[in-house]
Amino acid sequence: MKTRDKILLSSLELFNERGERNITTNHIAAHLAISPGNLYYHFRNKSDIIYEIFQEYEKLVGYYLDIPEDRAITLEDLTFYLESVFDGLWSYRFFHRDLEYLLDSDPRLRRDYREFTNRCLTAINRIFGKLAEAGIIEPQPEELRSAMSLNVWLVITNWMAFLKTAHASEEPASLTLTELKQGIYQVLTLEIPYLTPEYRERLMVLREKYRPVLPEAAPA
Amino acid sequence: MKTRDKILLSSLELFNERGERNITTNHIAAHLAISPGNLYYHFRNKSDIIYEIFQEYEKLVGYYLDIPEDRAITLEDLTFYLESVFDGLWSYRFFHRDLEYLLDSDPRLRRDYREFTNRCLTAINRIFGKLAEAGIIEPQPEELRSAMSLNVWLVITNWMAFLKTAHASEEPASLTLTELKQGIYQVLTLEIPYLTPEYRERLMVLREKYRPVLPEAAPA
DNA sequence: CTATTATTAGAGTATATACTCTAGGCAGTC
DNA sequence: GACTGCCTAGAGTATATACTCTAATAATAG
Repeated sequence: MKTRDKILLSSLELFNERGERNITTNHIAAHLAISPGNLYYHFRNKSDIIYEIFQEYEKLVGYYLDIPEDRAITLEDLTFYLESVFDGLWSYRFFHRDLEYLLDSDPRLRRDYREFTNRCLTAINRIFGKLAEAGIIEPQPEELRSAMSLNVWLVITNWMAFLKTAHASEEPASLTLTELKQGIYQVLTLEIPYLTPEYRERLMVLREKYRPVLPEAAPA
Repeated sequence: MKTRDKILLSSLELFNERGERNITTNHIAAHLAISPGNLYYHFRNKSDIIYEIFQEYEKLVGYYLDIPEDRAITLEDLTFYLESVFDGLWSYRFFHRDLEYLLDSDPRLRRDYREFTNRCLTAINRIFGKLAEAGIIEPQPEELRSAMSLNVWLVITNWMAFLKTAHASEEPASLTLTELKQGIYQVLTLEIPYLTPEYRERLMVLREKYRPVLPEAAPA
């Protein structure tokens, strides 16, 4: 593997584990047992590394959220979308953690992230539209659908942070993918009241799979 | 005003404006035209300043979310709760921005914040309960109510961050209290499907007051 | 083989950051 | 006037951080 790619990979790994703020370029170099000079041969600065990682993230999510035009949506599709989005969130979880600082430090990133958000919101909106077409949820006026999409986005992007704060220990290992996926439970909760009678039961069963094990979402 | 209080006040102001990460203890001292030594006479370290600011925040929200036991809840109460919570969010907005880092740096804060979250979730849950008692929303099973409360919390605590990222410019001045309050629109969106026929219209009117002016919540 | 280019090491640097230390001022009190 | 307790100034420090510079080594092309 090329040094350049190793830098990106290690950076992502370290950022995810300990937070971008706690990882310096020297840490990354040390972790790879290369010199700082070498790292700076491949990247002009830390921002560039982050920007490129973001582009990977963007591409990944863009790939997941490619909604088919030609056919109706199924419950399996919905599951796939949700699972994929949370997988992506997990793989690049450092990003949302320090989002505001990162956007303040890099205008390119700010611009791209805004567009990314808009694309995601549009995708969620379209999913709602197709769910209605497929008779899974009742159709809703556009205004409500937009507001609902935004709420879905807010819940998804904040779920990770919530889990981290709800946890007693600060060890990153204590966060599991299973817990993360309970965010799906929360997203499906948003949709419950809009389900059609025909699909209500099936979706409730699906939702139940992601139900938190603990009595309360925030363990005592 | 005592130097100690001035330090807390200026810190909050600077943190809110430019982010905790970008403000050093030297900045705070310089802003107050006092010496670093003086600052460190009053506070052992930066964490202690932040911890005390958090305690103020906690107290403020605790005061807002004191749900009356003895009487039924009204729409005016609901408006008050929502307005207050978003006011609080605005006044201490630096806090959620760097939340994870702050919790990682200070075990006291982590512990207190967890309890704070739980108290807030409980309060939201009780508000839902009393809204049902008052005949404003339909009563729901406890399990659903908890999940809904958590979604409300996720939307509220993420609204600020969303606005910041949706904005094109990085000037903090570009964020207005009005925009912030549009978070209320989003929260009320969550409640729409549960409204009773008697109250539906009134709540829709209330919600309309907070409707974003722009066509899309994320301006293009 | 030689010239060129790509890659790497590693020491070094300017700046920042959180925090310390010492000395002293000021207000009250006997 | 001297003692005491609170407060303040300001220089200073150890460490970290992002990044640079030079020189050497590997890879490749002619």
